[in-house]
Amino acid sequence: MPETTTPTTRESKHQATALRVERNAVRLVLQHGFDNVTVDMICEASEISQRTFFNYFKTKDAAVIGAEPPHVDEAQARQFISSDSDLLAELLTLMTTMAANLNFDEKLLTDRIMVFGQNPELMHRQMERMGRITTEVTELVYLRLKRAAGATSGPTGSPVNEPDLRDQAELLTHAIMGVLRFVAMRWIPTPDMPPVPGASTSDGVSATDADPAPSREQSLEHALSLLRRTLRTP
Amino acid sequence: MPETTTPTTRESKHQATALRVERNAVRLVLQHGFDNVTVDMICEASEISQRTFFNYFKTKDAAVIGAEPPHVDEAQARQFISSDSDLLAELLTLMTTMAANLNFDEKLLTDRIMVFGQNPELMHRQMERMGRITTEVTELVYLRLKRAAGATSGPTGSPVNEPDLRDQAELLTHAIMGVLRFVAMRWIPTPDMPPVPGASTSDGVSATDADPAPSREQSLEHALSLLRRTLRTP
DNA sequence: ATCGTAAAGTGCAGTAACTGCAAAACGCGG
DNA sequence: CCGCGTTTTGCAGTTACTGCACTTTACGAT
Repeated sequence: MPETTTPTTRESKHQATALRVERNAVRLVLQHGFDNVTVDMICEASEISQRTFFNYFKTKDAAVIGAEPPHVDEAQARQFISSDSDLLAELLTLMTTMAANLNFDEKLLTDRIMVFGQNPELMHRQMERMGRITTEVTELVYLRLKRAAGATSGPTGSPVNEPDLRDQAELLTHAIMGVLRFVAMRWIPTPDMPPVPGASTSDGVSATDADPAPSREQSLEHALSLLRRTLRTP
Repeated sequence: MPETTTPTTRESKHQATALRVERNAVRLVLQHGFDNVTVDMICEASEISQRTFFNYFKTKDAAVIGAEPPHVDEAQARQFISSDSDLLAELLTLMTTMAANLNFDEKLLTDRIMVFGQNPELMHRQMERMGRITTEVTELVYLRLKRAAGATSGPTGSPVNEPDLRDQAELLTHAIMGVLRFVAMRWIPTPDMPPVPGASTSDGVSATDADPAPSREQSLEHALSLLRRTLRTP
């Protein structure tokens, strides 16, 4: 190998390795199924030792669904708080954006979605990871509710029950998490594709360059309209 | 032990053993924490071999959160479909009832709730197990929605979009799962807040014989009123 | 360019969850 | 009491994951 060791800084090298491992993990799982892929296989493909793998990722799952925890964008959060239009819609887009942001690589994102289709338990882990920032999101919702309540009632009088507003925010957040689940399910291509290992079909490279982005946005729009209609007639 | 061989039939013995293991598992986890309890410890306490343990329970988690999957009561389902009052409320009570039904033992139920308080990941597993019957519940909601739609529009004309109704039902189910999460969280005595005011001993052993049942119902009522208020003013 | 140091990578040994297999123990009907 | 099917068990093996000690590497200071 004529190339000397890459002159990259430590951090970028770390990131590169992490990305490489994640890609290999997702690829292998798509090929053979989650249970048939060992950590050692991922390590060999990624040219790192098993011990290093567990330095990068806390669990095998983490490498497949992604290591970085989701986080809320500052600007987006501020805008969300001070907005006054459809709360549910904005909350939902806020969270879907979060999910998409930590999968900046489109190929990796679509592949992960496919993995989720074949391994429902991983989907649940992902949603659980999302749930970890429930408190953050709840805080945002609370701030917005509080602001809105203060704006309508005026500075003078009607006592807005603070704890109730907190509860309301938390309830809303949990409910929207459920809706997010629903939307995420729509992103999965088709659950009736048997993940037969060594299948006769091509190795899955071709299917990814369809247009999934509009499909994702469409399904989100659909869910929103459905949600509005559902809530309008209880 | 000079005990004569238990005159129980095979099945009841099996059930008895399962219950005994579950109780020991929950007790040990409450005492030492989930990660500090090995399967072997549960086995020794329950006087079975490790291999038998895994014949009874698929995983270690299963013994702690309960083996039997939740299922919908026939009569209750029928009543739900043909009812016309508050859909969200009835759906929520339906699911909470399910959760409570598979914990017929009150002590075991409260202990499990405490375990969930100390081990959030187990709570998520439990909710995931709940999610497994999402399709069933969705079907119920769909049937109710369809019936209601048919009743209002009359047999003659307006075309009720079937797939849309299905989507609506699924969306609703997912959302209510989120609300269920919220309610379940309220059941947890959470951060060192004993269920009974005045008992400052807090050794964790005795606090269980308080009256948590009304508390559970109260929190459900609270959540419902919150939900109604939230949805009324979006 | 070289060197010292701290961080990153690695090997190894160990723990614990879980599985398959075959033998042993047991319950149940005859 | 006896055969027979089910349950339980021991045992060996796989795999995820961890702690520890050691080597390698990157990077700043000289």
